[in-house]
Amino acid sequence: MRVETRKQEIIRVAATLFKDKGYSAVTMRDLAKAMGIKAASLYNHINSKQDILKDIIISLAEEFTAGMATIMASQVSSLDKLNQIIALHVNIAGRNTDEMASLNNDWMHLEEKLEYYLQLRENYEANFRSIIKQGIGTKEIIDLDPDTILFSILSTLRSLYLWIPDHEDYNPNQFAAELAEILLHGINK
Amino acid sequence: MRVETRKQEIIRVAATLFKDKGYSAVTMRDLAKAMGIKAASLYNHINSKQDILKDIIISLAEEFTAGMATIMASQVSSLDKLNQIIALHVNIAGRNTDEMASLNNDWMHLEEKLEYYLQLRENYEANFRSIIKQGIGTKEIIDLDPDTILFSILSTLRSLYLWIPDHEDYNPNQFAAELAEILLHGINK
DNA sequence: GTCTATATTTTGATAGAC
DNA sequence: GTCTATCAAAATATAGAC
Repeated sequence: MRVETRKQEIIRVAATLFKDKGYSAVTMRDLAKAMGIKAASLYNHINSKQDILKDIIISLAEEFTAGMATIMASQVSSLDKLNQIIALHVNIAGRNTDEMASLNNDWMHLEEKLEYYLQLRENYEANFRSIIKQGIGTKEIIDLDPDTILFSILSTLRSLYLWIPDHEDYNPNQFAAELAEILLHGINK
Repeated sequence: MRVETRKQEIIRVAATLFKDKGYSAVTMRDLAKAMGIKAASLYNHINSKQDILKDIIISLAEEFTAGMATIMASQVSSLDKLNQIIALHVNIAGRNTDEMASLNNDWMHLEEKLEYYLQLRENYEANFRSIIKQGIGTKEIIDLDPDTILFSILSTLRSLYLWIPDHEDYNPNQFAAELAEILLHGINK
């Protein structure tokens, strides 16, 4: 069975603090206090504050990249691909609400891994955009600016980490379906 | 004609820095360098770093509150009220792209004015939610969870400050109309 | 209105004992 | 694995000269 190492515990607790105040406003002493130890003791498990941020963000970004690769390879309609993307975000955000805050709000504080992160994000958005364009081509999607459509959907998906913790009783599959209904078919009756 | 005071200039420049790195990661020395003066000189115009953040956020939050009050008072359908809300966000975000970043990402660093800000936000969302519920009641809006609908639309509107600077050639009215099409009527053809 | 100089706190991180 | 003690740098802010 999976046992959480001390390092993993530190990263998990750090993510909860980063979510509330952001990376820059959380001190190593804050993190130590939340762990019930002294700040110096943290360094027996992690190399630096920066390394914690890197672990949180890069692992999540790579999970999104892997999920998108699977979706791109699937032989389904553009609309079904968008449904899969929505489910991907609901799934990952549901399992990593705290970490998603860092991915969304603190990526600019990455140092060595900043370029790599930006590459992953650019690639992800390019794939997303190509699906929308294909959908417009096949007349599955209305012929509006693909960037505006991408922006609108992605903005909502990126905010999922804020919605999910306030609705612990939600069913991920049902929620993803409801969200797809709103995002793809609109709210006007 | 309107002349910008030194204090207003400092707040404006601070907002551009806050947008890129967040309130906590911007130092008074960063701000001074961007202004072309020494950090100590800033204090001849402003009381504290915190006061700058307060000025940025509270004035914006009050502008949204005032806009919502006008919309609530108008005698139009729920769908038209939603259209007005979308236009309100496009309008304010278009004129305050940098400041919107602080409103969205740094409100938790407010000190004395935090409670007041939270009140304004809670009130704004309550009004927004009541419009959605009314629209569901009059069958203008599909009968899905009002909170999910609110979350979806508001997430996109809150991200407008990121979209607008990359599309300087956009026409606010046309963009608001296109956004309303996507948000209210969906993208599925 | 801006400067130099400085006070005071806080920060990330290391050394070495236990 | 955690502690105490400590360092060096960086932070917000003030005092007083010009």
